[in-house]
Amino acid sequence: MTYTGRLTAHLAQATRLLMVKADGSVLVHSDGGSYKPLNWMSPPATMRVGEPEPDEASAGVTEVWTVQATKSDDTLRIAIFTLHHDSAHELGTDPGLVKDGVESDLQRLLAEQIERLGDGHALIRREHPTPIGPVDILARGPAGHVAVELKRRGDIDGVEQLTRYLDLLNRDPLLAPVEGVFAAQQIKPQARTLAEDRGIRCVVLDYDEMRGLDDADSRLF
Amino acid sequence: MTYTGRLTAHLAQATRLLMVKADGSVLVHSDGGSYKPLNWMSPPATMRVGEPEPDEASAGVTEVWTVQATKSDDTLRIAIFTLHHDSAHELGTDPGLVKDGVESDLQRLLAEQIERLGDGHALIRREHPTPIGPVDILARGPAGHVAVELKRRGDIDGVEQLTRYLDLLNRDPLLAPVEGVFAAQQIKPQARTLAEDRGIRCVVLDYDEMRGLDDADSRLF
DNA sequence: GTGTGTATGTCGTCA
DNA sequence: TGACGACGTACACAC
Repeated sequence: MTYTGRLTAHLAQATRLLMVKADGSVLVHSDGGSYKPLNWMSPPATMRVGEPEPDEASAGVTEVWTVQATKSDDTLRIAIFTLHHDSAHELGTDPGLVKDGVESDLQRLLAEQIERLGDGHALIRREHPTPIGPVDILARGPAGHVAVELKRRGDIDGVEQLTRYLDLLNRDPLLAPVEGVFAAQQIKPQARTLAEDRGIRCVVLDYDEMRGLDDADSRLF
Repeated sequence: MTYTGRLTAHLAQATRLLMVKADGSVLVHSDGGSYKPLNWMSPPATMRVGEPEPDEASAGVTEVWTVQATKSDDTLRIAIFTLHHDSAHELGTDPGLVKDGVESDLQRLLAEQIERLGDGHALIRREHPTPIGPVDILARGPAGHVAVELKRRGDIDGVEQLTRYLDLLNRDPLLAPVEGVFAAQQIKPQARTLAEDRGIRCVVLDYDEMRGLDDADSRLF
């Protein structure tokens, strides 16, 4: 099996599970690893079943699947030796997945519980727009404004992002001085070091606790 | 179907493809989307098939799969209504995937063809270590040292990364002045603007051409 | 459509 | 084992 596209990848002969979806995408799974296939073709694509080359046929290949991406020239070529099992099913359209507990939930909760940043904080707005993107939360603090960058996992990238926002916001005489707060469920040591080096405060958030408070609040009304 | 773990996700009743791997991982696929399942459990995990609750049974549920992660308390619960098809196969161990054309290949090629940075460049080392991570390529240029950050796709993150390295390297009197070069197969306009604003040179690399040269070189020996 | 930020990211590597 | 960066990242959303 060979994939040619953004890179080139080869896969030796073995027993595998092949999945062909309605949109032409093809997945090649082994009996381990996580949900990621060993090799695949993203939709939209078209699959063609053809004859093997003579040398392949003599090596035991019975058929060859050629999967061609519609938009790019990415190609996946699968040589079939033995078909252990084959089964086709019509699944129909799928209702979507409903998620809960992603960054937007965290943002909503922190906006409601803005005092987690410290005493004397008041929410100004979520998703405060700037030319380089929205600041997650803008608040008024005891000594000026506060810009909050929110992440589930606080990584060095988030600190860089917040730094860019702060540079910009502090040029606005109506807002300056603006303090930075890096809030996340978990903050990596390197990110914390960088943040504190730049005078950015780090706040670790407990999602379960915040959600608990939120539920309690809801019950009051 | 419900997943409880880092987040909570619910999936309505529909016809789907369920895959259970040898390591206990479970994938729930619809007949579209890319290779990512709608919902899944990562290995290691254990699956248990049990009876539905009475209210579920009266709604038509025939069995309930409970998938429990071994290391965390992530849980995936799948209510089965109808089994359209069931098939089990032993796949055995899998030979690995062989890739070609990833960043390490690009790095090796650029190290060999360091003159692509311009005349008068000489390689010092790849993966030059610094306290904040390795510099992809360090070279001697016509006017001091040159630090190269290498990406397949040149994004703003890469420029930030290189900037951090340059700040650090230029504090070393043995190395300063260090010029920055941002080399990638493709450089996003925003990344280019930021880089040039910071005096970082941008170099676009043609992988196919570089590989061609490499093959030609190999053939000489 | 392109750019930007998130992800139950996943996956390798290296301390 | 945990941090860190790459990924054929994929994916949603704003402009």
